[in-house]
Amino acid sequence: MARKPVISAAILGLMRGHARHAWTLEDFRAALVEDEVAADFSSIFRAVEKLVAEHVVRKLILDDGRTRFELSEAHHDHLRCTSCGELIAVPCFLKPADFAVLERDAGIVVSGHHLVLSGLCRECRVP
Amino acid sequence: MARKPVISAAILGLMRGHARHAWTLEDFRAALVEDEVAADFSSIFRAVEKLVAEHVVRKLILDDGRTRFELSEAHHDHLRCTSCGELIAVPCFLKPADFAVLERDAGIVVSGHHLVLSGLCRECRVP
DNA sequence: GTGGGTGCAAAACCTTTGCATCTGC
DNA sequence: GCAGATGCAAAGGTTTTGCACCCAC
Repeated sequence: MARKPVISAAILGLMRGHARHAWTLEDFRAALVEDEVAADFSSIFRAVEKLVAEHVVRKLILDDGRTRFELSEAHHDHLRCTSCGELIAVPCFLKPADFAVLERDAGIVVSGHHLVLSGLCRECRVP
Repeated sequence: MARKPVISAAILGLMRGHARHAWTLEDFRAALVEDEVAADFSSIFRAVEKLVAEHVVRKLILDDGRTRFELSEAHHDHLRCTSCGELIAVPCFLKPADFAVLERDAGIVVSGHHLVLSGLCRECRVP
């Protein structure tokens, strides 16, 4: 090692310790400021970029055009809450059989997917 | 009317006449140049923006951070071909029952979705 | 000294807006 | 003349890069 990757460590700490699971660069910066870790966008960018290259973090691009990052955990899909705007992780319910039908009918080969639902999260849902 | 919306018409013509079904602003500009319709990005942008407001065209944001537009036709999902990079429309195979299970298990309410598959399109698939 | 990590500034990229101009009624 | 469409230029927002500096070994 040359110099301790303070920012990378702080970012991983944030991602592992917060309820939020999808972070923009701005989210990181704001949270780091709160933790009194002043960091430049470029440093955050490069730290996250490295984590992505190491497959520790995964890149997401959604409908607001801002890049988000989440921990590379087990596959899951997402719900964008139309009320509070949050991005929530939801378990994946797609089955290989679903793809098999599509592959047969459309002549394609499916190797992965990302499903983004829109609707209401648990908190915004009226009981 | 005040002035004929040349660009809007040209854009609709392109979208209805080409195999490509998801267009970036740059795609529009390049195609218009080929048709000898020189148009500025701002004009294209405003023309498409208007079509979106009229619900003739739908806005898409995918994993490369560029805004794309497609005709507002029946709902479908997409395949991003990992070989040629094209974005292909594929029929939707999700069923209400799938969402019902998710709503019960995750406590959310689903009102819409967008599924992006990755894999090989019909052309890139090795027979 | 060397190899990475960081900060600062600026470039790059794409989208969006302001303003003047032009067209067709 | 008016309303809407277009072109040009420039602003905006975010991501990305260049370069100098700094720290730990």
